[in-house]
Amino acid sequence: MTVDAPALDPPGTRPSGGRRKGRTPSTVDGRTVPERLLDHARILFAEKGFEGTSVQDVVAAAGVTKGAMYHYFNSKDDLLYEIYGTVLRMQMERLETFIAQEAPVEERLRAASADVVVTALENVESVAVFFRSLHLLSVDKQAEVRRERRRYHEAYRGLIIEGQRTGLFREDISPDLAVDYFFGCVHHAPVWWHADGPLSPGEIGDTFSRLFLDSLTAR
Amino acid sequence: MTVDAPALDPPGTRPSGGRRKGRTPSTVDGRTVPERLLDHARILFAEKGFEGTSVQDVVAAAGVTKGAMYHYFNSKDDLLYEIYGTVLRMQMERLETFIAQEAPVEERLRAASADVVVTALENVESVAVFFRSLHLLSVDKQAEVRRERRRYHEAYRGLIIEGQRTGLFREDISPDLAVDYFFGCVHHAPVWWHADGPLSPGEIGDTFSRLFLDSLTAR
Amino acid sequence: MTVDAPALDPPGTRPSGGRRKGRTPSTVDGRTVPERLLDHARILFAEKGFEGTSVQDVVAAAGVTKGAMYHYFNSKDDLLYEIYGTVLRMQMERLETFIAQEAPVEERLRAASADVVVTALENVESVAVFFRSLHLLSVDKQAEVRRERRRYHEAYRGLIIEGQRTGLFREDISPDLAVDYFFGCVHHAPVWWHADGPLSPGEIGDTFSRLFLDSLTAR
Amino acid sequence: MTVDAPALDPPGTRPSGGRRKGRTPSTVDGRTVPERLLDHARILFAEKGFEGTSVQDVVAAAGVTKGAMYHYFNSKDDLLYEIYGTVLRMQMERLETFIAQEAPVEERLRAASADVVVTALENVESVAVFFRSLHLLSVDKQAEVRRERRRYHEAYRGLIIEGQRTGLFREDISPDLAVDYFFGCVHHAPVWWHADGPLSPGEIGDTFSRLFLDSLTAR
DNA sequence: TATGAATGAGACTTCATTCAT
DNA sequence: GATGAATGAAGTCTCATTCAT
Repeated sequence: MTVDAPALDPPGTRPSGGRRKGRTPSTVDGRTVPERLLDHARILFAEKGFEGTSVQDVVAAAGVTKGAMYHYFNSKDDLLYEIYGTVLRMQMERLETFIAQEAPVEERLRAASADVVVTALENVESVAVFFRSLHLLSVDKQAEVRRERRRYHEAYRGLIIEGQRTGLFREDISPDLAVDYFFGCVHHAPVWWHADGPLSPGEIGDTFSRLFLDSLTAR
Repeated sequence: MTVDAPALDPPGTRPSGGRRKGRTPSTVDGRTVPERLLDHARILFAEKGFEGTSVQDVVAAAGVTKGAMYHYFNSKDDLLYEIYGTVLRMQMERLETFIAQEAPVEERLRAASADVVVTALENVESVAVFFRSLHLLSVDKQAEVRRERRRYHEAYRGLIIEGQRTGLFREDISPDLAVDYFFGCVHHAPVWWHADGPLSPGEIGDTFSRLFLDSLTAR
Repeated sequence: MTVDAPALDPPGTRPSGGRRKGRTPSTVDGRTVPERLLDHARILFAEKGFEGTSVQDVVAAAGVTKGAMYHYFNSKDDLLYEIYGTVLRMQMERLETFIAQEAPVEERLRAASADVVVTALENVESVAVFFRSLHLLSVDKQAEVRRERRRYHEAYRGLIIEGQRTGLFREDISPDLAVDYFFGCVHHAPVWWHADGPLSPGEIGDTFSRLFLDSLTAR
Repeated sequence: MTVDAPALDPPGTRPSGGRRKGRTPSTVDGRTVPERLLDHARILFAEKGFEGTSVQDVVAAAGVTKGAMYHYFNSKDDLLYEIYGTVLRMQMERLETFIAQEAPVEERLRAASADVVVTALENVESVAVFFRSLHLLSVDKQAEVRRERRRYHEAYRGLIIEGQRTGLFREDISPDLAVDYFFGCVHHAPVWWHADGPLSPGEIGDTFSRLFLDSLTAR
């Protein structure tokens, strides 16, 4: 990954379809060097912040050298970028599954909304890092990440529009604003939620999606 | 603030009930040196992030020297801490006003909710910096800030509990979780909102408070 | 000198006409920190090359810390740039003195030519560094240095043109090419000359200027 | 060149009188891997400097991998060393041809002098790299290169001495110094000359050799 | 009050080279 | 013959903070 990838693709994790030449990549417990680097980077960034974590911290945690890291990633930025990408891709895929289901739009929106809360909390580190540190990325990478997020926003908005067209949801609310309203509680959750607290991701997902759906169907 | 203040009090802005010896603090346009420092720090922190802004950047923008800054503030941290304090105090004061009003709890909560959206957007820089950079403060200062925010949370929660007790609001929702639900959209707004976009703070405040109240009174 | 100076002016050596505030700059044998840095940088760059000399080498030789160096210079580049500037300014001043003298053009050109050889050899380190390392400067600084050198070239060329106009020098040679011909031997001298060799700068200056003048007045 | 060659001999270009086992070296357009590496190294070193060019840059330009480069060359230094060798050998051969001609010494010196200017400009990249980067070579290789250059210097000097002995050239000039005088303009030409400028190598060679010969025959 | 010189630790990154395959 | 993963040392620069004046 010496060249900036256009897509959000974690290096070293691709199927690598083909001949393997040169020294065999080292693995620990079946995890490759770039995988281990991303794992530890995610944890450390969430713990101490992106700026508070040095490259040295990351490579020490992953048990490799700095040189190895720069063999797989162009920069410290790149680690952040890949972490974002992983979450973004996963959430997009899940959303598309919910959208495509056979069910009333109300039910599909409720399920998708609960699910995004759950996955945000199950990846609470990545999401926390995301909103704290996006502004530290290079301009190019910020733009790429925003583009991905925009696509997600629009897919989700489609459900709301569908609900309004079919008369299920109120129409006095801009669909865009409704999306921003709901994703506020999703993206802000990492600020107050703790894994060892009393509430499970599932419970929170239920509550938040219910509150949101009830406000859309009010009146 | 050479001496650690117990409360979040901006130095140089106090009624100045004390030592007034030696030279009068220099002012420009009636603004004192610490005021100018905080102003420019807030703008720069929002623009380039707390870590991306050097002390040199701040003092250059404010037209003073580093020595002057360290005369009024103990550290770069202190600037951030004071910026938080200003917003927190203001929002707390406004919330208390709404709580104390003579009106049905539904109306007081709706007004307070719309208002906090408006003031968050009118101080969009401070709020953005807040959630991006809180983790960069020293542990002590983080604790102090969280304490303040907790007091705010509890005051706001009081309105919800009052509404539930009087039968106005549904009771199947934990008041704490309801607060976190609503403040998600408030605190996340700086991520997507722009001052030169189509929606005014007032419009957004109306929409968000309506959606929230409708979900509380649903069923 | 936090801001790139438009002119080639060694920082910390300016008359500094005015109030002196803050800590007094430290000096050793009456030499300020930036002066010492430039002195040792020049010697080290000539000895080990610009790339072969680390910033650490320079500050250690000058007896200061890296931080101090970056207080006075923006970059390692800047050191090189200032070294060039010192030589360029000195040579330009000397050339202008020779041009302004009351004497036949033949005599003024001979004297100026001998002198530039002598000063090049007396500053053999700076000149050697100049031609080895100019390409390592930032594009902007390269352009500035070239501009200065161009001015020097044109001033010197003026003497040749004057000699051609008055019939003293042959006219079948382009003045520009004659300048490049002569400055070849000047700028190349640092490659082969050694201070402890048999020939003094003065002897070499005499020989080279004589050869050059004889070829201009030939036929 | 896995074994240190005593002479400056480009590897992979030898008549290949030896081991021809295993796979045939891959060629592109009839050029072997080491030839392609040297070609691109020369161009890149001239463009961005020896230090500014990484081994990765060179192998990427040549379309091979780092491993392949280290199969043919011991080090990055080696690339530079071979580039020098090519030019030095060629110029020595040409000089010997001119020396051996049947013609008056004045004519042979003029022809040799014009020719060395032309070949220096036709190999402007190599010559520029030579004088910029010689000091970056290992001490051993520097000594070897200097030895080669010394042989060239002495051969050329022989022509001047011959001219002085036969009474054609003035005798008040040290032959060594005369050589250094003339090779100044030769070696410095890459600093100011551009292939797309108004003057051809031939025109410059004529002018420079004429000026030099005229100064030797003056009086 | 205010200056700005000086510190010193640490950050990110580059790169020639080695080596198992 | 050739690959490319991995190393490890060094390099340039930034920056919050201190302190003599």
